[in-house]
Amino acid sequence: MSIRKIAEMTGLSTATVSHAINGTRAVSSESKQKVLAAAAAIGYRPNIAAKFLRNNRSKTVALITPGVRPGMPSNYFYMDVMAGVHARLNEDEYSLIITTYEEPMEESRSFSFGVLEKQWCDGLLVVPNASEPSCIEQILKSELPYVLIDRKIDRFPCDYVISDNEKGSYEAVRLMYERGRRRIAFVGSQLRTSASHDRYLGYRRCLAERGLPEDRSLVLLNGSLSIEEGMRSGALLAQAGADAVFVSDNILTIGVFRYLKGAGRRIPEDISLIGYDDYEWMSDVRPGISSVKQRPYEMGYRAAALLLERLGDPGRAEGRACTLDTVLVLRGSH
Amino acid sequence: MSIRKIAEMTGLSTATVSHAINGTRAVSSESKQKVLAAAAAIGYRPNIAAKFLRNNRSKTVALITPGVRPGMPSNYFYMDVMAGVHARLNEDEYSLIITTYEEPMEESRSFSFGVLEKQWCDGLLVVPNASEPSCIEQILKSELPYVLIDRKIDRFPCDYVISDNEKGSYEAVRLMYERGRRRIAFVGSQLRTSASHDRYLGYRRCLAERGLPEDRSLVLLNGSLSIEEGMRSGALLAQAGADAVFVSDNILTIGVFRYLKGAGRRIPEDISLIGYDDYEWMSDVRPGISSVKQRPYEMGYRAAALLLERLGDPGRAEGRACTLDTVLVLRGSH
DNA sequence: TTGTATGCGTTATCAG
DNA sequence: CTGATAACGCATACAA
Repeated sequence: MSIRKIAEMTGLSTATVSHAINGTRAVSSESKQKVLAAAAAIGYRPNIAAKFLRNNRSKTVALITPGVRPGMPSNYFYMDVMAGVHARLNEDEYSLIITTYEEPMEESRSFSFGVLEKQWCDGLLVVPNASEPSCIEQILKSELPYVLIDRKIDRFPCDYVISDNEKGSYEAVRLMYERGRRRIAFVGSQLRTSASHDRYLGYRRCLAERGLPEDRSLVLLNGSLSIEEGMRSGALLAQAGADAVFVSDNILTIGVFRYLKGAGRRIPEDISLIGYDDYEWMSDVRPGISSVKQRPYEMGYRAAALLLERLGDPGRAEGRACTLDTVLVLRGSH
Repeated sequence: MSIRKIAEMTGLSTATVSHAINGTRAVSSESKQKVLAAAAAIGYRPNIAAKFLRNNRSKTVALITPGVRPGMPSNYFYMDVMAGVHARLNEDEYSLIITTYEEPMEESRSFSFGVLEKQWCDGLLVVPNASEPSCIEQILKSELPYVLIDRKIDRFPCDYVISDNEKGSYEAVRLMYERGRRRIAFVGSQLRTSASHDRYLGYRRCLAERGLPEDRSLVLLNGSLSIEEGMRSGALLAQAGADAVFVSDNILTIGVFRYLKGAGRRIPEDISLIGYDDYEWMSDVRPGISSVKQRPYEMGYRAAALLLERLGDPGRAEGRACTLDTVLVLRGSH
């Protein structure tokens, strides 16, 4: 099942066999025929480990993202990202290794990626866990080319692909302002990633531009992203007299919506709502939930493309960014 | 950055260094100290490709599933499966390679898995595409140990982990029967996988046991799984005078629900509905959608466990099955 | 157009 | 307790 076996069968040398298979130097068509026939006969498949050992390239890329937690409403955003990554890698016949980490990180466990330690891959696609500095250290230590996804890290320049969260958030808040809302609440996660940070910035920019005061009681930054937390936030902001709420996370959106409905608030008459991320079911609740739609598939696809470019041209400079526009999807809740 | 480098640094042989690192034979504590120190100093990481070449084990497993299609409501079921797989593999420090295929298969493209051709992995976890026989051929040809997930294939005995779809389906239909429904429709996909087949069987068994006639106009088997198809099915079964509908797919469930609501049918008064798979949003529509809940995370976890067992004991016989119970989640629609 | 020989990093065998 | 060395499968520099 090796190149040597084929060499024996055909009476050629391993060099000729190798070249015949890879088309890497001229081989008489006669020899080529023989080699291909023999290869087919024994079902030859190149051993990628040997190739890797020899060339230092595995044609494999790792994707590192926050994971799904059992029993929790999963964050399917990264599934769509993965689909995009996979699609792009496929075009160049790269394999995809997946590693996920728990978020928030368990205290007890240091941030370690088996994949990195094993030196499998040619490059890395990473949704960085910004609350854990060692994440970045690990990545840098691996000395592999990498592209960040969904979250950038300002401290150093590198390739990344993110959504224009600031703008998406701004537009959502502006829309509610234009509909006459003046006590607009913000529900989000703690500002540990550029994504959540930028969404908060967009909210604040809109308030500032319109001359609205910042009311701390209308800003709710949750430590964990769960439906329960979302419901709690819904209760708090209702109490604080909000007449609109922008929720910058999809799971919290469910919670806030559920609370408001359960408490008998009319949406959008009593309080208007815009959420984050776009799912089909948002059309099926009453009212439909307007939301800021990201394009996760594109995000993954573009990130993979960027990484492949870099793998093809190692000398290329870092720091190329790609910021994807969001789309405000209007249903009935705003 | 290799074992040899460490050997030079410490003045020991590569053999000793290797054993010191892996604890595979006795090494004086003094030597061990030196080796570990040197390793840390240069940031040594074992080269897995070399290991693989030597041992024929990569500690890597591939998961092959239907993929997410861009712009389509994704099937997130397999995301949860993947989470379970990942969790179990992690426990044994295995890496996970992901490959997806399009379903339904493009005609033009033969069923090929780069992963298999490259001989990356020690074993395979596969959601088989039953409509494409070459899928199985490919798997067999790879001669790797494998475990099927979500769908079994009766033709040959092998390890698999599936849901008890027949029973889940049966219970759903029975519930609607007990609520007095007599014209119960079935909406599903074409019977190309054991999963969809078994769901249909459960439906038929219930009808048969209760002495209900089988009405062909109440059975809708869709070629593609989309919301539009689901809506079309909804229209057809309403026309056919169904007073209940069991939908055996999560995406079709959205479509059927959307149609019925749009057409002004009261659920469950005019027509009752039970869907498949369980998502949070099913609680937020009105009425909440009752559904047959599978346990995808468990499914992945168990499948990975089975595979690891087999990798640890190659002589072990095939044919161990694991069938997971479903749970009927009652909301308001039944 | 073809062949020979070397080395990639690791482990295991054998011999000290 | 330690060391020398072969072998895993492949690609390539060099030689013919």
